[in-house]
Amino acid sequence: MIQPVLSLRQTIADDLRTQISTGRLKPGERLPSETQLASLYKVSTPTLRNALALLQSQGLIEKIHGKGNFVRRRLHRLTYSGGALMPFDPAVHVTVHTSQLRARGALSGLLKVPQRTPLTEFLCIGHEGESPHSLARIYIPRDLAPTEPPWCRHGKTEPSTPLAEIQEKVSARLPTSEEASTLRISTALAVLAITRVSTDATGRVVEAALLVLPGDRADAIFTFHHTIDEGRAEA
Amino acid sequence: MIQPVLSLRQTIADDLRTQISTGRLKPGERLPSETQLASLYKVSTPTLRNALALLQSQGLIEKIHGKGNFVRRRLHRLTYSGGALMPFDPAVHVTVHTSQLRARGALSGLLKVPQRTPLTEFLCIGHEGESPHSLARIYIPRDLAPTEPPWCRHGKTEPSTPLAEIQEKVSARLPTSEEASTLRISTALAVLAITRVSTDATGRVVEAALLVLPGDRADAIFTFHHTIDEGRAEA
DNA sequence: GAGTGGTCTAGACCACGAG
DNA sequence: TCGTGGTCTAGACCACTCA
Repeated sequence: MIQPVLSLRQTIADDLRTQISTGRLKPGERLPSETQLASLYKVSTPTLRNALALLQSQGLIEKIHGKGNFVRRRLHRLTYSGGALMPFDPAVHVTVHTSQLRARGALSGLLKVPQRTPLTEFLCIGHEGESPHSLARIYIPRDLAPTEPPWCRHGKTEPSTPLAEIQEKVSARLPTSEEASTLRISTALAVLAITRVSTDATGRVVEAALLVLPGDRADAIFTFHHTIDEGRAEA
Repeated sequence: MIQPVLSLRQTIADDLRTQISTGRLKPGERLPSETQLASLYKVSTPTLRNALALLQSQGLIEKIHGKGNFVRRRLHRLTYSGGALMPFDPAVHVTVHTSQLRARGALSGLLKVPQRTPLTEFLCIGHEGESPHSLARIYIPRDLAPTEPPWCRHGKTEPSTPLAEIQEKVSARLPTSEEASTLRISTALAVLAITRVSTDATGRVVEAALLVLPGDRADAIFTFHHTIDEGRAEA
């Protein structure tokens, strides 16, 4: 049509974005229906939905099927640091589901145990108010596992066995559709995936944790002090 | 139509994905045109394009306007560790652009210097063969800056001044359109963004580095040894 | 059942790349 | 100029939510 420089969906997304950031659309508020917005901007519904998809992938709105589109509430920004999430907010609560299973495929490689080794899984979901904001799957060899989740990544960490090494692999990817629905985010919103493997002094893996954090409200910080260096200077 | 369990675009994307992973479609190969694929799968072109967008966001194909869709070449997986990218591949070369500028906005906060402090910027782009695979912007206060890029994140790191602390903030996000075109990736493919701030013994920030790595071919690894612990156990 | 978002269609027209 | 992908339209029909 007449938008060589900026696509319609970009223009509409920009307009809605400023309406959100200036507060004309408030957090938690419902947007007009897609049909209404489409006629308001004089575009077809697919184009309007395309614009909303942009905002969704930036974490600005939340689409709920059958209900509407909502301005996403601005939650506290989470920081993963030193094996725990900060700030340790009292408003945050974590639900934990414990289950027993046996090592399979990649999991046995991660824990360095044979296939079918008995494991305990802790599935942890962190909530801030209504909104889920973090997801963790923690695997522990069953003979090491307490019945209580050991230190489910919120608050201080106090492992029962002396650890020799903790390795954390951080990667960026899009969430699986399962993760997206659990965290109530778009499948187009990048997540930070952290795989943490803890090893004791004997070289045995005592815990593997898979964390998934929404990229728009979490990051990870690692600090190295040079006075007690090492563990870095290899190539 | 008849896909209540799996959408058409998912089905098509899955089919093409297996064709790629089984090698029926080879790396670098051009896919049939979207019109051809649409009639092949008996769907409309928007639906087919939707399927391709899924593959693109997973880094499996590359869309080139006016030319076609191509199976993305599988490059070596990069690992960011200890301030450098590994493996240190001889096939990788880095182009560096040096420029002089003055601290502004977030940059002055990052380096803890006043606004308009003279800085040197090193813009580094790592290539493997034809394909760019990493992007870094390194900022150094000009009075500390050598004329040569100090240690441009490939290979060993040998800072000239004794460092006291290195802090690395890792986050996951979608690339800016500028980053996406530089790295030749989709704007829907998540990237790993690493902000590294190096401080010397006096507390002065001697370097700030902003790294952007495609999420499908890079991750970061951090290792902590417990024998020389500390720097972790705070909450 | 009324209203919402989710998926899909069958086209039209524009912009880019190569000969 | 021709073939490619990029954007957009104006609908249709399905799935979900809530009264």
